[in-house]
Amino acid sequence: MATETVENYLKAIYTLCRESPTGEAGMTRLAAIVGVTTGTATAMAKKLAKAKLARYQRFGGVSLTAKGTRAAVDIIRRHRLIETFLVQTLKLDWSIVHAEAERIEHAISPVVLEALDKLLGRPDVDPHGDPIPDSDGRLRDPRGEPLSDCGAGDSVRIARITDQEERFLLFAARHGLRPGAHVTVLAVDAAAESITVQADAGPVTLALAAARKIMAEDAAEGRRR
Amino acid sequence: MATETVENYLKAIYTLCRESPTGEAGMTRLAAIVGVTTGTATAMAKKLAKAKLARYQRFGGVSLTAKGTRAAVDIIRRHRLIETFLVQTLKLDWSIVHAEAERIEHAISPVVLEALDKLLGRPDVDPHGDPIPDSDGRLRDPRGEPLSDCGAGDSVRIARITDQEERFLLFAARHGLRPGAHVTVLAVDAAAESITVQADAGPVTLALAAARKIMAEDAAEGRRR
DNA sequence: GTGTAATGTTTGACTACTCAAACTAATGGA
DNA sequence: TCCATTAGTTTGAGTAGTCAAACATTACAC
Ligand SMILES: [Mn+2]
Ligand SMILES: [Mn+2]
Ligand SMILES: [Mn+2]
Ligand SMILES: [Mn+2]
Repeated sequence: MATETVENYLKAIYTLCRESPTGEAGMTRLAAIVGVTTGTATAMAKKLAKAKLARYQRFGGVSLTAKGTRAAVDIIRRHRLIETFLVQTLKLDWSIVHAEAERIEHAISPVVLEALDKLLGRPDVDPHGDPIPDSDGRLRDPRGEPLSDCGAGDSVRIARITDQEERFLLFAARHGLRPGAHVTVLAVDAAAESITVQADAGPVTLALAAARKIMAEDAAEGRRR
Repeated sequence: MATETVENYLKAIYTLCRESPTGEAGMTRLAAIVGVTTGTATAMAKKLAKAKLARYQRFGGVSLTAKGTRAAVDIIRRHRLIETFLVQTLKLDWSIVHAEAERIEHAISPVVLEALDKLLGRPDVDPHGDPIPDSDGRLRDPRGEPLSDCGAGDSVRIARITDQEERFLLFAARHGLRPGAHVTVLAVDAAAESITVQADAGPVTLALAAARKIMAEDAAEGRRR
C-alpha cells in the first residue's frame, strides 16, 4: 500500500487535474493543498513518476497514470464513505467530517470498507453531495451547475456543496442549503454581486462568489446526472 | 499528539510493565512486540524518556511516567472501542478485528471516539473480554483465572481470551469458547497435559497451555471483578 | 520584444524512524 | 569463580519526508 503521504498527494493531483483545462497539476497549487512547500511538491512529483503512479515533466506539471488514478479513486471512495458513516451512523455534523475522514481514510482496509458500505446501504453520494466511486473505481461526474448561474424565478434542487470549510458548511446548514433541498431564486443583483434564494429555513442573500460553491440542478432531476 | 510509532511503543511498554514482576519493560520483548530490532527499541526508549513519557535506565529497562501511562491508556481505550464497533456494528469476525483496530486506533479523534462510545452504549469490555478504560483514563484490572487452573466438575463463565491470534480465536469461537459462555470442566489429564470442557457447542479437549490463554471466573459473577 | 511577476527547480540541511553489526554488560550454571 | 549465553548498547548508514533559500524558467503586460 502507498504511504499516507503518497495517498494525500495522489488525491490532490487527481482533483487538480480534473479542474485544470490542461489536465496537468501545477506545483504551487499542489503544494498548497497538501500543505508543503513547492520544492517538496516537486520532489514528490518525481518520486511518484518513478513509481509509475504519475507522469511528470520539468516545468510541465504532474498528472496521474492509470495506476495512479485507480489509487486516487480508491482513496476518494474511502474518504466519502467514511464521511457518510460519520454523519449517518455517528450523527456528527457535516461541517467537521471532512477533516476527520482525512485521517481515517488511510487506516481502513478493504474488509472494513465493504462492511461500512453495506451498513450504509451502498450510498452513491456523500454528505456534501459528491458522488462515491464504486468498488471497481468508477466515479460519476459530479452533478449540478453553480447556483450563481441561476436567474430570478428558477426553482432548483441543491446537488452539492463544493467548499469543505467548516465555516461555510455551518452557514449553509443554518440556512437549509443542503444537498437535496429545494430552493427558489428570488433575486439576482448584479451590481451588489449577490443572489437571494428562498429555502425551507427562509430567504437568504449571499454573494455570487459564495453561491458559486453551491451546485444546483433542475428541481425534477432524480438519481441520474 | 504523539506519532503513530510512539503510540505503538507506549502501548507495548504499558502491557509489558503490567506483566513483568519488576514493573520494567525489557528491550528484547519490547522490540519483538513493536516489530523492530533491539537497537531501535533502545533508541526509542531514550527518546520517550527525553519527552517525559517514560523512565529509562541503561541496562535497567523502560517504564511509563504518569503522562506516558495516561497516553497509553487512551490508546487502549481507542483500540478496544474500535474492536467493539467492528464486531458489534460492522459485524466483522472477532478473529480479525485486533489487526484492523491496530491501525484505526491512531486515526480517531476524541469527537469520533465519544460518538462511537455513545453508539455502542458505553460498553465496558471489548469482544475479547478485556476491560475498556473510561474517558478519564481509569482501567479496571482484567478479570478471571486461567481455565487451566480449574478442576474437574468446576462450572465457570469465560471472562476473556488473552490471545489475539486469528487462529486461536477462530478455534475458540468454533467451540463456543467466547466471553460470557458457561462451560463445565469435564476432566483434567495431568499426564496428557490436557483439559476437557463441556461448552454449548459440545465437549472440547485442549492443551493446558492453550487453556492458559482463556480466563474463567465464577459462573455467578456478573459485572464486577 | 523586454522586463517583471509568477511559477518551478535545486541544494543542503534537518527530523523521525529504521537496520546491521560490532560491541558491552549482566546472568546463571558448572 | 569463570565463562558462555542472553540481553542491551552504540555506531554508521539508509529511507521518507520536509523546509529555506538560492536559482532558473515561463508567462504576460506593456
Ligand atoms: Mn488524508
Ligand atoms: Mn465530502
Ligand atoms: Mn497500533
Ligand atoms: Mn481486544
